[in-house]
Amino acid sequence: MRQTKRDELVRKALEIFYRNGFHATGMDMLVAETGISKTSMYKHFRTKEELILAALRLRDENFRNWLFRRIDELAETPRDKLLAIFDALGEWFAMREFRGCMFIKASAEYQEREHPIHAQSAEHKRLLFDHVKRICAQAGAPSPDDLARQLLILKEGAIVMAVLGKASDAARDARMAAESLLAAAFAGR
Amino acid sequence: MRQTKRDELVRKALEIFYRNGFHATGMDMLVAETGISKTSMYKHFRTKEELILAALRLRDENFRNWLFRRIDELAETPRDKLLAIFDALGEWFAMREFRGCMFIKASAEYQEREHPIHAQSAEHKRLLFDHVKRICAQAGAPSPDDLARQLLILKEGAIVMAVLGKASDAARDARMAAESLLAAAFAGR
DNA sequence: AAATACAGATACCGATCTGTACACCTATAT
DNA sequence: ATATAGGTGTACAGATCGGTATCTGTATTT
Repeated sequence: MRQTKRDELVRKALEIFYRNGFHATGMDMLVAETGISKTSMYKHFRTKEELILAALRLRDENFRNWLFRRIDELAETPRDKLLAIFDALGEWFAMREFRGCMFIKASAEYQEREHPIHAQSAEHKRLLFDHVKRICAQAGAPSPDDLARQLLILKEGAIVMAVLGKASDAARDARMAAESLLAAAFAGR
Repeated sequence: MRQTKRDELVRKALEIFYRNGFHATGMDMLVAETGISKTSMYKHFRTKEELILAALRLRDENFRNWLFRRIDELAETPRDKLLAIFDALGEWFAMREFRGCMFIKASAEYQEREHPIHAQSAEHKRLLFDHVKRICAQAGAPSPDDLARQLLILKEGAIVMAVLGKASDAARDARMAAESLLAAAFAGR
């Protein structure tokens, strides 16, 4: 397989960047931890930035697939799926390797909105929004747009508080808040 | 005044770290942008980390003072103050120099919970929580603890979405969500 | 006027940063 | 058998990293 080595590199780079940060991770550390030679790395990616972008693309795929598969497993109706978002988050927060949202961290290290890494992080959030909005619409929300944006705010806030507060609280609190938001959005239905 | 030079250093370092990130900002850049010699810097702070911690302490003071003064100006009753949090955030998001939450970014670059910079960022959130919880109690919330945690989640989420989405939406959406949370918390009063 | 203390400038330390050059290995395809 | 492609290892370039040493100037104290 021609893509195998490259995929392995991206997979491992993703894990190391996630654990260790972007600026704090040098190419030499990637060499040491992946066993892949620097020559090969620079054959696949012309710069460190391109490697980071590839890692973020993989992360975006993995995370969205996982989250939406998980909420489909956890809930039947669209409305329950919206709440299940926060049950899934709770499972994530409890994982040993949980370190917060990779895209929040990426945008924190690459702050200019025009920077490709920042832009790709914003795109990840947009894709999440699109999917959640679709579920809101399926649930019959009067304003799927508004509800989805509010739920996403809860999701991002829960992640931040899981990192900087108690992770177990964050998911439970966000779920309680989400229940209130749904109750308000569907008031009188 | 003996503290003047040191204070000026911390003030300017804060601004540069906020704009440019922590790892991405070298001491040489601080020398170039502040006009203060490296010798002086290392006379006041033994390491870069100590300088960062001093900058974060200043930021913590400034931000909390600003936020709580602003919501006192914007609202009269405790319950209205809770909503005014998000009006104040909206003003912040609209500022030209807005770049997200410095403590979220700090914890993104220094991920270990035991790291002093991470710990200090967590402490900032705890201090915010204490104050918001007090207002919740003054407002007569049945569970000030839960409500405060939910509102803080909204606050952090709004900041993230202000950075990675549309800043104007984020404050408005979070305020709408906060209204729903308050309605639920004070249901039947 | 002499002594002390502090700030600035500059050059430097060893380490590390991203990225490149070059020689060599090995499997497959022709 | 030999060309080709993808891989390794190593050494290195040039810049920058955090931090220090040294020297000069200057203000205050005695």
